[in-house]
Amino acid sequence: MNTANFNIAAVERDTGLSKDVLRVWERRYGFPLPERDAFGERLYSADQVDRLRLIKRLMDQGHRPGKLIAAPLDELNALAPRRNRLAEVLPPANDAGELEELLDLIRQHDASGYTQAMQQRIARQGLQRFVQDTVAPITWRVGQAWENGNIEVFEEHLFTELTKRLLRQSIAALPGGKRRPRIILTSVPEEQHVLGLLMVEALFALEGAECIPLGTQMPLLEIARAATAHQADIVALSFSVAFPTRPIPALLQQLRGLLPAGMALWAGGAGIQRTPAMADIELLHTLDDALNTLADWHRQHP
Amino acid sequence: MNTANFNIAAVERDTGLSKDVLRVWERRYGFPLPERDAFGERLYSADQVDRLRLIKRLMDQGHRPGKLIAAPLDELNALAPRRNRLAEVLPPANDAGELEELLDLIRQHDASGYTQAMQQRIARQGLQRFVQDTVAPITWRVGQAWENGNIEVFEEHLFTELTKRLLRQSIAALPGGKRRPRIILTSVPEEQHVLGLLMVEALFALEGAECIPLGTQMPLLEIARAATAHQADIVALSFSVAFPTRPIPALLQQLRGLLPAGMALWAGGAGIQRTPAMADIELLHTLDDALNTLADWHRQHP
DNA sequence: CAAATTTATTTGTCCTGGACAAAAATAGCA
DNA sequence: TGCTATTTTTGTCCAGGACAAATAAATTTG
Repeated sequence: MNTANFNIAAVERDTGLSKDVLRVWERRYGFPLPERDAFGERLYSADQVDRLRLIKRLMDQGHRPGKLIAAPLDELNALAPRRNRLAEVLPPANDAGELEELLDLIRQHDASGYTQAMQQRIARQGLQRFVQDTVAPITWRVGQAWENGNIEVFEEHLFTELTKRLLRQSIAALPGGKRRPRIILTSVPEEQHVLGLLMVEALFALEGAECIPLGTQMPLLEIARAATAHQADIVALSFSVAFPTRPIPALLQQLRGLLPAGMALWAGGAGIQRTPAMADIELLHTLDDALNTLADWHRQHP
Repeated sequence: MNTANFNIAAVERDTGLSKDVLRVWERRYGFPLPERDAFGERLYSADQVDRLRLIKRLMDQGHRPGKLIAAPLDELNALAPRRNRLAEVLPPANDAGELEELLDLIRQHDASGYTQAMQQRIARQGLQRFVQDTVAPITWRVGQAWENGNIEVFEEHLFTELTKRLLRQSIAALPGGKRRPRIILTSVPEEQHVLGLLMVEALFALEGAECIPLGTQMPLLEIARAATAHQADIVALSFSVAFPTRPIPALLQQLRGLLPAGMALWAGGAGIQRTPAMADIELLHTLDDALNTLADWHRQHP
């Protein structure tokens, strides 16, 4: 009784592993070995998809597929999250207990309770510290919970949606109008995470920048066009951890080539941690980096 | 001269045309015929990418690739939009002039001007009429402009992002807390448009419903889990015009099977215009439909 | 002549199996 | 120990064939 059968495109959608990868793994490692339908096309079971998702999650933590696929059930051991580079960079905040309480509200599906508690924190901390000391660490915690498999997908969706609202609301309350520098904020196609963009937008707007938010998933040519049309000083992109590391350098250099020479290109987010430095491209590894780089810009453009 | 060369993965990313499609078009139609790099791999020019995106847009309007690729420059003629069914369903609003002025602000890339003008309209019209008489028709106009090719992609992104902010801001100002009915608002995987969801959320919240926004792209199993965890009365999904018509009925029935019998399933958005009626599934073709169906629910649950 | 059905064409996706560069791990050497 | 060269691993690309689903065209039927 297997009602849940996935074709290769569905598996690509659900796991983020490309069709090419799925086929080459089958050829090399003998896993996954899907059934075939009447036309010889692959049909993956729900179990296989689950296992692939687990493997993908562990790979994102730095493990390598060859080893993972061999391991039969001691993957449960591997589940103990490998010492994460980010964990060293961003130690848990001081008020870990309070953050955990906020997360518990999400786990209890108490949307209004969470929103109220967060609004109190905005009032107490002010927007800048709220972003740096509350939103950033709590987002990091949600990511950890995701890696450890102890948060439901829909809980993570609820967290993201509510937090986005809080940030947008706060940003809307800031003064707008023509200011400097003018910064285009967006992400490349395939990158749909927007929380990081909202965090830097809040910080940049507080520092007097004029932010032009274009949402996520902009084709590179369109980013260049938008930058020219808006006479932007800076184009800032965000890459989440989920974004594949490999294509990022080529992507940035391609966009660099499309932008006018004088226009700055900044890239940030957890996805660029392992991206090498490149000429005329600023990598913002932390929110502090972002603020410092903006301060530098102001120094150089009096 | 032009250093902007795209490999096949970049073109897939930027145009939404899969690698398979790009290769098979080249084989069949002789377009695009990219250069090759030193290793024999395809390198597309920016011109080709632009043309491919134009072709994609015309295809989304119902044209077929075989014809489009043949046409050399009279595609400009094809740009004249094919008679659209929706155009007959939704006539332009009365105050077409004012809406056009708002759109012009977007075309002039005047983000703060647009936001201010829209905020004035909220104050003047109230939220319900703002949603029905401003946001809905202006969104429809943007869709038209998109089909006619007289709005830039990044302008459409700016419009969407700013309008989302306005709606979320207004929703946040409404009273929250436990109310009835409790409605889960989300969309299925592959469906990433959120404006429609925000519009109904605003209308439903005004009518006293408790809306639980889960963002877009929820796997069906997760929607069911969320609905149970939140003890929702209603699950409401949104389908945009861009969503492929064919899989919708199966999708809805699959989800219907996953939800408890007593829980209502509503589907709305421009994407369901041609979806046939099904047992125990409400199709909300217009915003008025949505309000009426909610009123019915209240009548049946005193 | 219109509506329904059948046939033909178009089009996207999947297939196999080979190749190779970039990244990572390991070995070799200063 | 620290740096460089070699080997292994891994993802992506290629060619060209096949076929079902979608669409258009032709045919039959009412």
